[in-house]
Amino acid sequence: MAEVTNTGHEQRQIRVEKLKNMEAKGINAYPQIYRPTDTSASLREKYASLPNDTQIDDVVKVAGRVRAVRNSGMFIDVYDATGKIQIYTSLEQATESMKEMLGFLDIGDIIGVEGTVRRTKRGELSVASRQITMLAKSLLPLPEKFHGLTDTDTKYRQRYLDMIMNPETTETLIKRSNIITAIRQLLLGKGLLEVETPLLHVIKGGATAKPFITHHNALDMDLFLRVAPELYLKRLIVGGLPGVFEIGRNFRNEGIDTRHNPEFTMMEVYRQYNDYTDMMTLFEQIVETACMAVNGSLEIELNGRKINLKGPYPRRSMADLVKEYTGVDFMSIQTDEEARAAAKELHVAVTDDTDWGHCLAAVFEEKCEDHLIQPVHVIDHPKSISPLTKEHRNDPRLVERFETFINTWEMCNAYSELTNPIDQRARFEEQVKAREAGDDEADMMDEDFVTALEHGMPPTGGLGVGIDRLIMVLTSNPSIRDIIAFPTMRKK
RNA sequence: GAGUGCGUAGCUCAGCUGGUAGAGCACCUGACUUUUAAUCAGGUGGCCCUGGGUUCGAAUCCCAGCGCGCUCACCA
Repeated sequence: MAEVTNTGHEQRQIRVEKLKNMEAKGINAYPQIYRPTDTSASLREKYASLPNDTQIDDVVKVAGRVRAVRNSGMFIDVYDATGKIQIYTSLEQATESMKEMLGFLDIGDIIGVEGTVRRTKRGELSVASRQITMLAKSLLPLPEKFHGLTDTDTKYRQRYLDMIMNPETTETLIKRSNIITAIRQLLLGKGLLEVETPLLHVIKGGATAKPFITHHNALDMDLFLRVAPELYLKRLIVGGLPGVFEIGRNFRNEGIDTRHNPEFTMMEVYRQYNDYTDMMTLFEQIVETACMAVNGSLEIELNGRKINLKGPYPRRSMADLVKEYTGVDFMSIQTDEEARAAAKELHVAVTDDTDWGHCLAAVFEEKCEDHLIQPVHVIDHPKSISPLTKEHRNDPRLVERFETFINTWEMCNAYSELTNPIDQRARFEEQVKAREAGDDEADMMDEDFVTALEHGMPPTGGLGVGIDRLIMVLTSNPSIRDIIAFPTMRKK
């Protein structure tokens, strides 16, 4: 190597040269297979009682990524998914091919090592190498070992680097998977059927949200990426399935912040002959099960605050909470005009056509949500903000709905599902009016769904859980981008 | 979408009221069978995010743009 230069690009060049040299010597730097016999964890377990400065004859094969090289290759730190394995190489005993391989090694390479088990003088369990095999030559330098990778942009765009450098990132992603698995098993154990419904919707429905629009060429038809699976899952209930759930992606064309990603994971459950109170119990079980699966306890700490996830959670009506935090009793307010006046009195912005229900909801959002740290079911929402929910059995202004709040975040949304087709059509018509008045989040008329209801849907309880939010709570991550492996990023 | 902070070596960061850039790690050369962020000596490495402007002179000041963070708005 004549000239030695050292930009990132040139560090790569040096490694490419090594790769060429390896190939010239007939070494495949990207072999088809290598089968380790042990992991870092299995060795630590098996040889826990091996004394210092002792070597035994057991031959093992381990594999992982080179993270540090000390003493010209005498000590190499290799990491696999279970942790560190130190590789010890005695130059006196090393074969020529091993010495040659040491010369090719760089931090970041993935290698396999065959050797005997040894604990060094300093007490580090090691593999005394007999043979080192290149499993994947790394051509690019890793971030600095001590400070790691902190640049958020790089962490999100090159998540694999974040995972290599920051174990807690990997841990969070594993917890995410375990949470979803735990929830799935809980629901399957209750006899619910996991189903899949369309992501491409002809009509936007199931939630008040702005959709992404795409186009099908052969049909020459615009389609919406779903904002919610609700209307299809209910059709399956009409069809006679007693209970279904779906865990999958929803897409909403809205802002991005620490709690919102344009695509996010929603779980929805529908169960016949259930009402919203059954869904409250179900949600408590989901939270408890998921929390135990990853934390082993129901006490968690978030933003320095202790939160107890043990159910049952208190049930507080929206109007009741508004009364508690503002002193205003919306249930005693009869007209829209009075409701608007009450909202304005509380400095909550409303327009001249905001109705009683929207006023109540707006006041709740502004004045109450921030207080809801410990889990609480906020129940009995106003009818006008709930187009898919059955009227409350005791009050026609309300519906049988709840949203559970934890850490001020809305974690779920659940109803006694509206099954009356005449009522449903009227609610859709209200939505259409709102839509024509400029509310592009309002629902569209879904005739096909109304037709399904006209055939008869049994009383049904439904529950939608924001899985990402739940994972944020259960892993104590304040940003949704830290619990989604590949969050949506601007084009660079 | 608005406000605000940030953008300097592969990574983590310094860089004063303007005077053409520095450290640690990584990398290269050498020493050392000794280690745990190994150590020691020597070295390489920069479109200072991009484009304009002010100035004799800009990483630094001004304007615009791009990207990221945070807060707010919309929302789960």
